[in-house]
Amino acid sequence: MTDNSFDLKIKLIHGFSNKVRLQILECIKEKEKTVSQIVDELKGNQSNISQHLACLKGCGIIVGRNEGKYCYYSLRNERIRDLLEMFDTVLEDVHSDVSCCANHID
Amino acid sequence: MTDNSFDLKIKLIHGFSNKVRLQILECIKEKEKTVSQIVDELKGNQSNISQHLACLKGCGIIVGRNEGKYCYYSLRNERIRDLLEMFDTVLEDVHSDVSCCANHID
DNA sequence: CAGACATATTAGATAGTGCTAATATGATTG
DNA sequence: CAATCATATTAGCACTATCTAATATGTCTG
Repeated sequence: MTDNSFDLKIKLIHGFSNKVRLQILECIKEKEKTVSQIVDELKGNQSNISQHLACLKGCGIIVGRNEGKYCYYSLRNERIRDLLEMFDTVLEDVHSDVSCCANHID
Repeated sequence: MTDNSFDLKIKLIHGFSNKVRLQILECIKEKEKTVSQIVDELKGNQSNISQHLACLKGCGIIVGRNEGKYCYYSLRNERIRDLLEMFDTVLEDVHSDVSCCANHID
């Protein structure tokens, strides 16, 4: 694996590693939604959600589709959904052991 | 999914979302290694590597096995390996699109 | 048991992330 | 075409993560 694709891998994973982003992904997992639908459902801040959507898009995790003044976001493809489900599977294994690790390092 | 297990999920994913940690995982993917072997192979700082190992352990991604003065680390189980491989698969899809997104948000 | 070796922990500096509030852009509608 | 609505962008602050250097802990070996 080249340095560059290694960095891309980190960027991809980083996309998943934030609560709001993960909530967005859960929110649009089954069907595409507009930004304001997402903002409503998550009871979030429009600016904040919009930034996270830009990040997810930049990371290749989601795609946006413009329709008039609306923008619909959805998972990029089935593999992203698989990955999300894989996280849950792995989590079941790990469950009891993750409880420490208060931040990245400690 | 409960709030708590959602937080655990983020913690788990966070474990993967750092260059050094991902390098450690690649390094021990095939077989367990001691801390000093890892430090040598990655040409890293002992303290730094040790901290990242503690994090990976805390996140349930790896396990440590003490043998005298040595400590051997390895992937926690096969599913972690599967997940690492899944990242590569997804990355192939995404490859060209991840290039923007300089940091999490932008 | 003193010194060497392997690893872990702590502290502090620096860098990177994520939030809110304000503002900009671009499309629609009366 | 002015007002409104949906979304994006920017700026600045607060918080968190990461690094290095120093030090502590625990184990082995002569």
